[in-house]
Amino acid sequence: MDADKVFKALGDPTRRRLLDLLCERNGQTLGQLCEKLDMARQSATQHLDILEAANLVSTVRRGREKLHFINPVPLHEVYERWVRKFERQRLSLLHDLKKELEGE
Amino acid sequence: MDADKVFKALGDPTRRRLLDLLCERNGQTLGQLCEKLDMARQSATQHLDILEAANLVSTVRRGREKLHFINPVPLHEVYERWVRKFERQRLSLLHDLKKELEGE
DNA sequence: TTGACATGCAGGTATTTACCTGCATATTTC
DNA sequence: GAAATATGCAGGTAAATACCTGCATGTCAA
Repeated sequence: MDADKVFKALGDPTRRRLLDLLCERNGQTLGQLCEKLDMARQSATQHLDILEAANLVSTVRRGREKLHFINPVPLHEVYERWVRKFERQRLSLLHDLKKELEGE
Repeated sequence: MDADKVFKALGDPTRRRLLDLLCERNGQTLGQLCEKLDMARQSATQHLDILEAANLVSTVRRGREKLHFINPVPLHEVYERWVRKFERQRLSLLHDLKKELEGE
């Protein structure tokens, strides 16, 4: 996993929206996704390219259409590497913070 | 939680490094963190400001020093909102993708 | 095979971002 | 109180980003 690509891909509201749209209905075409985005088709394409480069979306060509599918694997890896690590220490980290805010 | 600030904060390798450093030892000063970063102190400050604006880091002033603490709450919320959602459907999403890649 | 439709590709621009340098302020120590 | 230390603040720049318009290509259907 390229953590940087994944996080940068997630760091834009349009791209998070696209993932949500695909979560509602997987396998949508570029045109279908564009209808819901309020920007030029070419701009949406660029966002989808970034999601694809981060491996968060995979595409399949069907005739003149391009179907888009979520790939949940990178998000799972983000969870394993980033969230669980802090989750394990969550209470002790909060404890550190609280103690210091209380002034020792 | 401001998802946009959190994801944008995480979308930079230096800032992820800072979180890892604080995970190793919570409550470090700006100077201590800078020693490990290979960039000007002022640049590191900007990164820490972004982490603080995203509420991923909280700071406490102690004399002329500034101590930095991880706040694990936003990461937990990211997990709840973003990772679990896709995790719940993980197998079925992978199924969609696999079927389409196989050509039907 | 021609017209409609879905997508690809090539720039162009304004904004944001990630760095820097230089100087100012606040705190501790001698 | 003067020097050393820790951090704050104010620009300045080069690169990345998120949009756009215009045109080209590929596919389906009448």
